[in-house]
Order: sequence, then C-alpha cells, then structure tokens
Amino acid sequence: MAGGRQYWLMKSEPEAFSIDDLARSPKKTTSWDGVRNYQARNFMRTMRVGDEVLFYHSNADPPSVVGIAEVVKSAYPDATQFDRLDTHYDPDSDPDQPRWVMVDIRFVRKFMAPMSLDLLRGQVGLKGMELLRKGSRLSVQPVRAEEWNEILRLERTQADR
DNA sequence: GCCAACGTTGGC
DNA sequence: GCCAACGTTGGC
Repeated sequence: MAGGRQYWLMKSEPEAFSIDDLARSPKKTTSWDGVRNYQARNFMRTMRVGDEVLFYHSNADPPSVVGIAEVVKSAYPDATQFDRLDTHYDPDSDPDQPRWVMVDIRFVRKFMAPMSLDLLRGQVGLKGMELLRKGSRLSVQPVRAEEWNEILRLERTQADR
C-alpha cells in the first residue's frame, strides 16, 4: 500500500456545506475544518495529496454519496480551534502542539444521480463498508479499493438507465 | 480504571 | 421529533 493512492469518504450536511458549495468555492477547493473527533483526525493525518474522496451528504433526503473530491493539501493545523468566536473553538488545544488538523479538498465531479444509502445497502460488494454499519458516525472514514470500484461501477450502471 | 451522565450524530 | 449508538467527561 506504500505510496498507493488511498480512498476516503467524508460526510457533510448539505445545509452546512454541500458538494455544490464545494464546486462553487474558489479553485473548487475548501479546507475541511471543524473535525473534532480523534479517529477522524487520525485518518486525516494519513491523507496524502492525490487521495480520492467520496463526498457524502448526511442528514439529507435521502442521505447519499453525491460525488468525488480529491485531497490537494495534507493535514495542517485547523485554525478554528484557536478562534474563540468559532463554534469549533477548543480552549484546551495548545498552539505549540495543535490538537486538530484539517486537509484541503478539491471538487472533482458530481454524480449524475445521488447514490442513496438504500441503493448502497443493496450491493453485496459493499457489505462491509463503514458507512453502512449500524450506528456508524465517523465523519472521515477509509474506503477500500474494492468498495471504491464497486461504487464507480454502480454509478455507471445508474447513468446507463 | 470504572462507569454513569451527558452531549452529539445521523438515520428514520 | 425520536432515539440508538456512539464518544467524552468527570466523580470516585
């Protein structure tokens, strides 16, 4: 796996920040700030430029994977942790040893049709996917190459209808 | 170190 | 709006 491209899934509530918001952002790029979960942070620390990301809309109707982004900047300190006025302010984070990081991601493309949780659950090849696990809340999660390929294959069959 | 209480996430 | 499934906090 060394040097290989990795795949990820990142969740966002479309009301807060949608894939369309990403597509409209300057350079189609945004800083993925505000992550305050250690497991998610640890995954972000291992992200490399060129890694690919499934963009997922949570708390959406229906909740769906809606497109693809790519990592364009690896982990660096999340500025919002030091901003008292920000909702993600963390008074316990030491500026000399920032607790939270963010990465930059860039819009790649939006799927022709959103791929809903229901649709994904119907795929045998996605049985073990973290996203589909009951109670799964991880907002940044790894995606296996087989899962990534299965989802892109699914996308093509959806587009052919 | 245990664990109850609490806060959050996110599907439904 | 409900609530299951978490993760975190803090008393002990």
